[in-house]
Amino acid sequence: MPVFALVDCNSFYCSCERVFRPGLRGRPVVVLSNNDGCVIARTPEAKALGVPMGAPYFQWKTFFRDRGVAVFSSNYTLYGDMSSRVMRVLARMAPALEVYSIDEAFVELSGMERLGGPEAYAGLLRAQVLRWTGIPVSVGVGATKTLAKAANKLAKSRDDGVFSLVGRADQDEALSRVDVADVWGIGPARARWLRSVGINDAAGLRRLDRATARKRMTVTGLHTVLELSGFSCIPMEQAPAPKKAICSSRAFGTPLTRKEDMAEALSEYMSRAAAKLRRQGSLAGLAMVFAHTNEFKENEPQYSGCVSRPLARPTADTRVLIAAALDGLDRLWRPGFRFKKAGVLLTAIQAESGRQIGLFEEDAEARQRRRRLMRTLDGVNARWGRQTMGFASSGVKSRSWRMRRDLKSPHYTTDWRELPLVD
DNA sequence: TCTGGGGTCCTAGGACCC
DNA sequence: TCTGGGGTCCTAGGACCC
Repeated sequence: MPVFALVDCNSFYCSCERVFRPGLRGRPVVVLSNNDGCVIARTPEAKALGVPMGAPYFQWKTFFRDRGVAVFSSNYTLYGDMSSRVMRVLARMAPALEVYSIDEAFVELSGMERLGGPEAYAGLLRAQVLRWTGIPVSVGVGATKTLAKAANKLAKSRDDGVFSLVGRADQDEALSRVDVADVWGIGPARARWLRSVGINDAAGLRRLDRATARKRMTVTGLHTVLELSGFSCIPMEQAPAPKKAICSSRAFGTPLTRKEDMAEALSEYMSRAAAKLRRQGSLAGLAMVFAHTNEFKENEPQYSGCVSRPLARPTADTRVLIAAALDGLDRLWRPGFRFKKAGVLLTAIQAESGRQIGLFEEDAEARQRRRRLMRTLDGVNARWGRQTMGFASSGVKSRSWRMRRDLKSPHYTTDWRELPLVD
């Protein structure tokens, strides 16, 4: 019998900020999205004040000030580094680890009987992560991934931060305390339908007739029902699968009206996407660019465009990809609009190794030179920071479209100049 | 002034093939 | 009443995840 645990960092982004600001313990903290747009992470204290997920900052600013809520711009460099520290602790302690997102991981806990059973071991994991990283986590244990997820929901409200559904007689009672909308795989649309037929919690969902589940919620919904019943349908993934699409997009700090600015923004987004593409050892066959105005402003003229450029041969060369993006921009651009957001998308992705060489391929030496140049670029930026070496088409200074991050904490763990100081 | 960003999977329907 | 019967590939859209 397999046993899965889901380890989930509590209010992860907020917890990262708290590690370096211990004075914020027990106080409400929120973290904002890019451009300080809306709330994307809240501590329980902030939730208790009634701050919803996605709350627009400009509407809540006064409330936060009056109630003493600590507010941070998102600092993904910090969160990414803290995440990898948490994952390293888990990898040391568990036989199999699947990093599921920046703040969650599945762990295989089969065969932990010697160590006092999965629940006791889950408690050990939790204590070790807290001691070595300062990040509090909750651990849910179950016979399937979906059950582990549900157990994790229940663990969140416990002081010891651990809950196991394995081998307990009152499993049905426990599952009846998990809202159906909180079940992994059940989004707003399915929750609405389930409630309309009188299913409101996880215990009810697992009693749903399987043919009906298949018909109304496709095979993925059927898997959810089976997993809740203890039949494992979703295995552990050992290595992360290479991405089939790579996207880089951003809302602008201020609306953008000049084509030169859009060209700079798209160049920079494409540089980032190309670096991601190379990091996973892939080539892209199709580049897309898109841009749109602010749909919230109903009295302004609206435009939304998307242009795709097939690449003559699959590539990961930033120069070629930027050229494709700028070429796409020529088709995409419409003067007289205030653009709010733009981005690039790379698709038709294939592995660089084992690639079919095309009939009109450049020679091996040219390919080598191309690869060496990109490797040097990536190497310099890995060593000295992401913005060290780039392309002139991305602009150099005073990029008016850059995003706003007025409340960002320092890069405590990834920049020598911003290390935390101890008095 | 001000409302995130980055993914995956499934299905239906159309184009095209023999 | 009835209009062949399979396939495959691609795309758009929807639903879901964090």
